[in-house]
Amino acid sequence: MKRTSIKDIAQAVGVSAATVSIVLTGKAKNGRVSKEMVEKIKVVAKEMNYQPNRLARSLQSGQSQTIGLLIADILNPFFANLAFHIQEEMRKAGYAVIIMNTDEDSQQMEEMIELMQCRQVDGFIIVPAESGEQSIQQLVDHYVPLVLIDRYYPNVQTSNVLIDNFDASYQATQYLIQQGCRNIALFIYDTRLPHMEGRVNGYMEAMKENKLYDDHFIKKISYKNITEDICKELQSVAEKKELIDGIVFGTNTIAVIALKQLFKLKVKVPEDVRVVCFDKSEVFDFLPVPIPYIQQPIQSMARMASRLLLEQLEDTESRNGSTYRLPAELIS
Amino acid sequence: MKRTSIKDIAQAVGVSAATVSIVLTGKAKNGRVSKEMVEKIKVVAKEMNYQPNRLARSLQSGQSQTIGLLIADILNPFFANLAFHIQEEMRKAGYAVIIMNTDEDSQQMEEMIELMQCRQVDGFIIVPAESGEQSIQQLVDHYVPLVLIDRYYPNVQTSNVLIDNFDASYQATQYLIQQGCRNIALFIYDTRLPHMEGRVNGYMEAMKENKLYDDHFIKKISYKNITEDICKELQSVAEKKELIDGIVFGTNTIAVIALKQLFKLKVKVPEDVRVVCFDKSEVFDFLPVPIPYIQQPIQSMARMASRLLLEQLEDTESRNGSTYRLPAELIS
DNA sequence: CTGAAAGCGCTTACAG
DNA sequence: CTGAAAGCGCTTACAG
Repeated sequence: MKRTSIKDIAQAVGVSAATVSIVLTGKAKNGRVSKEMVEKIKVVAKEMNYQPNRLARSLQSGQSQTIGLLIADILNPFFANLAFHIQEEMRKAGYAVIIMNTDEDSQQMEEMIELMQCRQVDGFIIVPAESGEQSIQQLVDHYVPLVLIDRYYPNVQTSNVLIDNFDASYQATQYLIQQGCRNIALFIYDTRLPHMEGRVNGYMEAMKENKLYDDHFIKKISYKNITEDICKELQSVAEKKELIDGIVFGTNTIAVIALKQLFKLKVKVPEDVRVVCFDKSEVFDFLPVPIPYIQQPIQSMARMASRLLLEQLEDTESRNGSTYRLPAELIS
Repeated sequence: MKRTSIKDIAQAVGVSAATVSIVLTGKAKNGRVSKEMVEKIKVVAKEMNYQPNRLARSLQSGQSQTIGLLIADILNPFFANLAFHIQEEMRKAGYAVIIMNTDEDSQQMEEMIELMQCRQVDGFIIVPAESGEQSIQQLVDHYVPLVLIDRYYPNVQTSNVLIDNFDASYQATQYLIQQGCRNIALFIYDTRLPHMEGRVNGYMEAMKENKLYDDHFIKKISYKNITEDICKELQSVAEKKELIDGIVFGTNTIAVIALKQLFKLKVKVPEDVRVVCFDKSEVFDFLPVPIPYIQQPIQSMARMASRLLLEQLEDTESRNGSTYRLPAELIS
């Protein structure tokens, strides 16, 4: 029942616990311990099926080899994928990942950060929720290794991994314009988070350049009432109350709900209205035409965030606070 | 930088660390510590922003308040959902969850179990991979709190949370028969895992009862070559080499890939072929008719598994080894 | 009512 | 080449 400890081995071999520890952690270089002893200890350790207690090691070393990952919405495939890849990257580097879901709630985010700190996580990768500046600023103030991903707070100096939201959205809008659309709406979350603002600005820039901009084209969707808000907006599109011939959907989730609704309302894509989405979705394969979309490089984002965190973890000097903007590509 | 420890508080207040510990863990009942002292310690702890080091507590208590969750395929929404709900349930009970993805590989499953044991997880919830009996048997032999979910090994005595696969599949097949189908295929993973066998048997039973059974109707799909295998089978359906008027798709993933392929091949559902799927998918909303499906009660499964694990965690006597089969409902 | 001591399992100087 | 000791931060008997 009880797991064998370093003491048990020490006793069995007839040496001190310290010697066992030195051997088993591979610190027995340059003849610190005789070859025969090293062999013997290793053999006995295997025989007794020794597995080190990482907790004890962590307490001693101050490193838990565990990081916390806070995701805003784990049921969104984009984030689920991100979590999956981060987990893989960190596992390769010897870290375990504790994932929690903040559900876009800064209050929960704060609680979860505290929870994870009690568990002595060595660092964080966080998809921050709106209005959570304070908790993140605290981490920064305490030099906690930290990378924000997908979003960031402009007033908090952190390392960030983002896509170029402005450019992505600009591309998406330009594409619709090139396809002949003139009345192009943007469906976007009603949030102050700057990654969404980047998407708004990219859209606006493209519209303005082409003298097509009008602010009533920007449809703010609330995260809480997402389905209702989208349906309401699309209803008026379907009823031609408002002339819309193109839509940029600002997120994955918005796009899928909207496409579903358009399908129900028998609004034809792209005949009646052209669209561009963020992120690929499985549902695209069930539409008669390919749906153009902005491809976020999920795996690169995960890899980059992991790399940045590992750098901070390994080199306590490297509090760079640099922002990486990965390009997102329009697939059409 | 350094976090404040119980010692720091003890020093600040002028008492021993033991007293602080007793107060902060709420063990200061029945006048063990004077009221004033309790107050003072609490105030100072708050002032110094004390957060207990759970690692140290865990080392002492032997309980990490962390469980390991091993999922077979985290990118499958069914499992992602399951993971999400388990996380929530366990969090409510004060446990953190470390999730890892075995990718249906028993070798990886074994490694990950070991990894998690080094981290002193208190128990496991596992979606076991094929041919992983040994590692699970070892956990059982060592009385490690453990619940298997979605699948189980008939020869290993564990607590299991399953759906009634036989009945689900029986219902699905009966439904197609009632709809007038006579040549009904089953698309199912080629695996010895008994939850899949349950689905095969339920199908067979329904077919045999109606004298429709023929073993060439059972289409084995390999997990590795899932897309190719499905396409091949559907190709022959489309070309009417084989007369098939109904298909039961044995899993979520198979269903979505197959529906996509049917759509491409312009095979009409349900005119050319009727189908029943396992689990709802977002893509159903893009088909002109509702798709009947077996609804697995994901949240109940998560809740039940968490409950069973918590029982084992709290009461070391309760190694019941009971199997819970939750009903799955046909939604049509 | 409170404190000193031992211990959870490990690692890291230090002494011999 | 090897061992004794101290300590990571906490908790739990035990003594007073």
